[in-house]
Amino acid sequence: MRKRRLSRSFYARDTLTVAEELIGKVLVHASPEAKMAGRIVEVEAYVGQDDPACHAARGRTQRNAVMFGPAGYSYVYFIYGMYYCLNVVTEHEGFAAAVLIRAAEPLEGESLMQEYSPKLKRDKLLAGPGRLCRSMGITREHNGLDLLGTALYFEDRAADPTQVVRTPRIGIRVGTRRNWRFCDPESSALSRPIRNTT
DNA sequence: AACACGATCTACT
DNA sequence: GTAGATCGTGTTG
Repeated sequence: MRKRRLSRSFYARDTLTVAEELIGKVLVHASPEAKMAGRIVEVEAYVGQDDPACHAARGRTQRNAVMFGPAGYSYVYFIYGMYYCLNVVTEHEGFAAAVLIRAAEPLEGESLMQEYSPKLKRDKLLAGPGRLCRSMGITREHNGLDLLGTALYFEDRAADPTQVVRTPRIGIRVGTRRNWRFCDPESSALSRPIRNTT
């Protein structure tokens, strides 16, 4: 199977396009422990300061600074006192936008994922942004990494085209009218079902 | 210095 | 279905 790392130009585009095309791509974390990889099945777009649900909606802060930088970098934030969430920065420098990686299917390094999340079955290991980071060992140390580097990156392992459906975003109280959540409807590893996305 | 809350998840009823 | 965990961050005083 051919493996092609996603380039800077992939990320430096309209955020909704990047989000849709990330479905079916592969997230790789080459940690000192083991190489871990998962096929992405669910993402959400957060687009600029006019998107009320975007962390950058109220301007630049220390936390969201990387979102204002160039495309192709990781934005990892800490939430609810115990979880991390992984985003990829899109668009161009000065425009704050990113795609939240919400769920994936384990492809490599599943035994280490199981160690990080002992209570989860295979389908749930990467099903949710907090679980995904915990199971793949992604923490605040991974904030601001160049996705063209060696530790954290994305690949196209083009097999078959993936179908994509759109729904409202999850877990936010504003901006829910926009269908900016993108899912592979055939996946059994989604964070929530596609219908009834309360 | 103090405070309110969040792009979540788990356990329990 | 819902409450509780748990703390960094941004805002307010």
